[in-house]
Amino acid sequence: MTTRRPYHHGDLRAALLTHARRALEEKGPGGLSLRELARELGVSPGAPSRHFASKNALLDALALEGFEDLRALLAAAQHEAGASLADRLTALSYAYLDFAAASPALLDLMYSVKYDPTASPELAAASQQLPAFAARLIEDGQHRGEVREGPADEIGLPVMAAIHGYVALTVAGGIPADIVERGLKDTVAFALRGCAP
Amino acid sequence: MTTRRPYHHGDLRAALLTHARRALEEKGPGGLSLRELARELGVSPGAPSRHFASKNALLDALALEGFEDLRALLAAAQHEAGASLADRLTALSYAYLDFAAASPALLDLMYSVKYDPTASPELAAASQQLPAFAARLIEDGQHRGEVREGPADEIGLPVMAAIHGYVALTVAGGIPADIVERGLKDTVAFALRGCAP
DNA sequence: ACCTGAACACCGTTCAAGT
DNA sequence: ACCTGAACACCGTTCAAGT
Repeated sequence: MTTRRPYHHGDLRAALLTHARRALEEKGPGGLSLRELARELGVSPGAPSRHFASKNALLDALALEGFEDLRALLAAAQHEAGASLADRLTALSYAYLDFAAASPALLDLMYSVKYDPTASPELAAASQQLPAFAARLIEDGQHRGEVREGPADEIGLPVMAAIHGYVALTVAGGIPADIVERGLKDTVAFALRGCAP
Repeated sequence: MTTRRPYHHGDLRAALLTHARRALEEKGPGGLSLRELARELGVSPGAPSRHFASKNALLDALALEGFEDLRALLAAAQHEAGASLADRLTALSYAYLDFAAASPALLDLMYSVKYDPTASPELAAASQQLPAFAARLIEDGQHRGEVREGPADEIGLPVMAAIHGYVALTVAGGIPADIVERGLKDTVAFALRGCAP
């Protein structure tokens, strides 16, 4: 009457993603091991390959998940916030920094150079979502008279670059820990100044 | 009368760094292999460990080299350029983008999350050089009356964040290739606007 | 001081075979 | 359809021994 592991895991794919995300944050993409994941899930070393063709494919899937989470987070911040551009940009920035603080390795992975030419086109598309998001933000600001005239993408791109750049620098240790929040506020204020009519 | 490899390589450390840098750009940090480097240099598998305690230590040394190269490049751009803030910021931005285009994987490595707690303090210091650089740029601009009053680091940090962020997005494929230069110009113009008195 | 060469404990990936 | 289990060709790292 031994309770044996069922032959089928149930949802190995989802379990792999969950465990991989934790491993990524703890040990980085280099330290993440498919065999170790398989061991944790009580499954044979070759089992993951049925769901992800390679370690790189698993990392790509993680990055894609990250982009989806980030998009949801940024969208939520937009709706919660007050209607003014300042409020919305502030909410967006904090949401972005929170995401980065919670999942630094994932953010790093999302915006890292891809060496695998097999990388999915969905991932490439997802990594270009930030500029589009910024353009919509700016358009709204223009309708409200808070942003100067001009192409929305031309104004939005630098805004997003500033926020992304600041968060990226923070995650990489380029900003001393004690001035992180101060710097974010400065960056948002600077961006608002650049948008002003 | 066989010409044998000399027992000592001569300058294995430097040779490892050179070959590692090429391998990094071709295959990424995960694809870089110490054993393969040793093979290329006609040296035994254990030889690299005399010069770099681990693969991570070699990557850290590469990143440090990258920061030195970047600093030299940015400094040179400052001196070559005309004296106006617009010229200097433009020159700096192009120099930064050129560096990123020539060594995308290296830039990625320089600003990637470090998982090794053994990471050198020099590397940590080097990754914080950008804000200091920006502050000096802004101070000069203030003396010339091209930049509004205020703490130079408070103004300089967002400027550097915008340029770094734009370059980082470009390297990661977040900016469509055909609008890369246009976007850089927009970002510089936006930054100048944020600095204006 | 610097490197060899063998050993150790791992990897990712593949694939016939099992359920 | 999904997984096993063994095999293959690699890794990084360590360390006695050689020069």
